[in-house]
Amino acid sequence: MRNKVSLKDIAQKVGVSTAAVSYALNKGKEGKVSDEMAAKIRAAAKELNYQPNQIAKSLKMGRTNTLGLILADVSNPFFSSIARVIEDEAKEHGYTVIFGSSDEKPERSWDLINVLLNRQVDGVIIVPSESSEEQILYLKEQKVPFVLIDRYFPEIPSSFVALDNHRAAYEAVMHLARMGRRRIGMLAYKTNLYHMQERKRGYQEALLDVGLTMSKNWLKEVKYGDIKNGVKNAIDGMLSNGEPIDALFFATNTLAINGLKYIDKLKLKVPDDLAIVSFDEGEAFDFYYCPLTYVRQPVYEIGKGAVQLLLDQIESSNGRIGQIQFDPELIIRKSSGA
Amino acid sequence: MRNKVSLKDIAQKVGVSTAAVSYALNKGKEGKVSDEMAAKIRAAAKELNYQPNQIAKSLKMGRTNTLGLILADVSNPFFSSIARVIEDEAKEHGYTVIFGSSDEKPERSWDLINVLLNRQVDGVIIVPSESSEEQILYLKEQKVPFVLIDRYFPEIPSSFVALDNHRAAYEAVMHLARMGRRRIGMLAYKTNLYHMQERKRGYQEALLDVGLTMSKNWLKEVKYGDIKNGVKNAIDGMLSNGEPIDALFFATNTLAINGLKYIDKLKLKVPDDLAIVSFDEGEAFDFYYCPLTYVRQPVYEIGKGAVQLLLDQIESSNGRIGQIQFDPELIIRKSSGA
DNA sequence: CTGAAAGCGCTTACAG
DNA sequence: CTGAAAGCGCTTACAG
Repeated sequence: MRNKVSLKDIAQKVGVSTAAVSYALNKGKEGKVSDEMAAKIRAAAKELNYQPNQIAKSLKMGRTNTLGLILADVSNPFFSSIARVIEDEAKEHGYTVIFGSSDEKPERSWDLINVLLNRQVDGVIIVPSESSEEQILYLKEQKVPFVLIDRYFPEIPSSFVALDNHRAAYEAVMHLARMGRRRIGMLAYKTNLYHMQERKRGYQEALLDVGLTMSKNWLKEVKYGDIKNGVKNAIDGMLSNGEPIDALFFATNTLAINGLKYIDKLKLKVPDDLAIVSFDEGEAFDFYYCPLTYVRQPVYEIGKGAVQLLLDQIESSNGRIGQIQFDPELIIRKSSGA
Repeated sequence: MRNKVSLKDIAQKVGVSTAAVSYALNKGKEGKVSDEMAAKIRAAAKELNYQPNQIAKSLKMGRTNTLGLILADVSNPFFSSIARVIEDEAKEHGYTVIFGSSDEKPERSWDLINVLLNRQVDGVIIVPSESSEEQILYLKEQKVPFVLIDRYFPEIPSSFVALDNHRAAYEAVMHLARMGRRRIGMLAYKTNLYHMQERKRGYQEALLDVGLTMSKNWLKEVKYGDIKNGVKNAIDGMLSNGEPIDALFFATNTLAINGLKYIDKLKLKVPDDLAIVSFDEGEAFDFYYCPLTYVRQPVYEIGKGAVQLLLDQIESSNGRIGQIQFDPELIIRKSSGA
């Protein structure tokens, strides 16, 4: 099959040792072999179309120049955009990326971690799923370089790059209050993950600061596994009873898409009947009749930051922790009633 | 760092050779070691939390259980959906996937191919970019198992899984004609890639069969690198002159998104002023005021088929070529004037 | 400046 | 049933 030509073949052809060939072909070992011999070797290598076997190199060197990437789901546009940035940034530094989707399931992410470590990735970038704390602790214990993105566990010191989610939600809700809304709802995921807790906290704090008392059914949570139905029931709940919401903050891209579809079905008009603020942009919103106000996340900076933090750890190998938290940016358009 | 424990450690602990450990830990070598010794070894392996080094295994075995995946762009929803299917299907068979985006640039895809081959992937799935024929020929020459998806080169016999693009376009245009449209335009990419040629051919053939003579500026092509402007100019061209189009067929997801935005800006009403048929579904269309008629591609089947064809080649290693062509499905909704 | 040798962590004929 | 040995394709002290 392929890759028939190895160092040995070149060595034989030129009549030197494989060591000499290795020296001649690798940068930084100039002194080890005479210039003319090096030229001869390089010529032979080119002639034979020599391609180094990275697997052998990796085994010897103890590093693979490979990064692992564990996302919640590659097919989600938010994550695939980040994946693209990470890919480009990694390539820039001579790294390749192996990816996998956890589907928000801790078992799957355990699986992926094991696969990636067995493949000796030099480090890993993870969007951690709920209840994956032990996995993160394991990585620390094993001294595997890693950085968390989008979410992290505040009680576990580690590198991460994330948004200031509390502030994001706080500002979103404050903005709605400033627009005159008094019954502001929030639709979130049912999860203990910190980013979601922070978004909920930001929502509640904003209501408090603005002197609004939250009704029990203004804040609803839906399960990741049952989005469509969950969203429908949640919104029904927010609209029933004595205090139907007049504004709704979506904690997530996907929640917004599903929620808006249902709101349209109910024939509610945005922003007149219901003011809206969403999380993240997305092609999906481009055709919505009312331009959406949303919390912008700096996807490019997140991906780039994650790779840099990771390479830093890998190359310094001193376990240095780096944490990047971005400020949210509220993009104000018509849907919030401005 | 990590992975401190190797076969040797277990061998020492139990007091046997590494060979015995290898036999005990690998399936299918039952006879090689006594049951009680095997049990002892497995217990020790568990106790030491032994994780096999796949790199070493790969070097020895000549296979890595890794698949390479070259997409045009992971952040494009069509491709990221396929990536997800491929990931899942590969995992199902014990394979891991390394991916990269070519950005439709042959240099980038050459790069990726070299990186992937140096990493000894067992095979590769490629969305080939324009002018990448020599790359495909190289893969054949090197006997690297590969399968092309979405596009292929008809003059180069190879495995692929794709849509019957001619038929897809033909049916889309026929449908528009049947809806009474007489001046049907098509917006395509400017590329020699076969899938696009076929879509154009299908368009032209349908017009012919239905007795419509195509005006020069009904079929427009835009460059991948200049989509936004290109789309604008193309549509302007189709609408000017004596014979403005009354229907438009978009050859691609992305073209449709950009085109529809511009059409909205022009205040043209779909389908009254302009009937529309697009390619592929996508969240982006969910909020469009007029439900779109589109050509559906079986993303799941494409991804799954590609992996199966590839594993078939890898495992049989007889260079068997497999070609899968799916029939398009036209999903008819309001935008085509039905 | 040059090469012989050891070794990265595995697997697998081969001989007992 | 068991183990010593070779080897996958590299790199790098080490001795000349």
